[in-house]
Amino acid sequence: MLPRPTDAELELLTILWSRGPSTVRDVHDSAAARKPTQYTTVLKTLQIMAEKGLVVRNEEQRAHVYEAAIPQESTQRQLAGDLLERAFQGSAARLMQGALSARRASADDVAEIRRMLTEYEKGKASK
Amino acid sequence: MLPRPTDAELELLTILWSRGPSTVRDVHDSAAARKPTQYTTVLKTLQIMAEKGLVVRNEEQRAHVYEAAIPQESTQRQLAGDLLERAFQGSAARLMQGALSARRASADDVAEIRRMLTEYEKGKASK
DNA sequence: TTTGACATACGATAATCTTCGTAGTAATCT
DNA sequence: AGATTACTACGAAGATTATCGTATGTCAAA
Repeated sequence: MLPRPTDAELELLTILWSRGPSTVRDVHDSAAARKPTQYTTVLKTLQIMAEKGLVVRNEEQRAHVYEAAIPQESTQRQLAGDLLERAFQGSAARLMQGALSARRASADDVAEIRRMLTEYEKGKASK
Repeated sequence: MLPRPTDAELELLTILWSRGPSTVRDVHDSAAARKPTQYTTVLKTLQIMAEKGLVVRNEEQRAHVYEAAIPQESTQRQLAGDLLERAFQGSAARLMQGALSARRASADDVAEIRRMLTEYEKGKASK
């Protein structure tokens, strides 16, 4: 199993998921827009992530192309499951409660959660 | 604001929340039941947590008594909110989806989540 | 009063995380 | 060609985590 990504790693993974395969330059540009960061910091982090297997590196071009090794949904499942166990003793209801109290959800958001629950009960929750 | 507790810290906080104010010996006994750990490791961790403000220490007795500095719900809100932003871009529905796909929920669990959502919409979601 | 059980304090280590500078190399421009 | 630009590789420093051993103090029982 892949290790749980660290904060910095998750930041870069998010960029890779939204951008698709990207060069270090691409990733850096996106990352720097959110938070001042040196190019080599992003480079080094991506190299470490490649060692861990979190990303896959294509070296065909001079500017290597990095890609997330696993889909966003898988990592989200891992992280949500991990927090669920460690902080909520497995209670999804409590997790939901924590999330909603941390960040106000609109009526639409709540409606979407309800839809999701219905889908889940149908056994077609995987999506 | 208090720092996000680390994995080891959260483990001890969970024990403190369930036990209430406890001595290092108490916490260690509980912790060791889950995972082999030296007494001094628990002691040191609690001391560091006291420095950070995560726990409060009462030194009246020879065996100091530690207590979680903030209620479990607050920390859960912090952790859920943090993950929500970092891994789910604020989408509570996605977080719910991730949690449910990571750990199968029973029909009762889902019903409880629904109840929780209803309470939330009433604006009485705090507790 | 000496010994043993039990406490805290503290230093130290190894691992990991995060960040960045420097070096070296390849491509491109003048 | 020579200078400039753009990459990767790598080392290293500083912070944080997690863990444990040792030193030291206190208290009660033998």
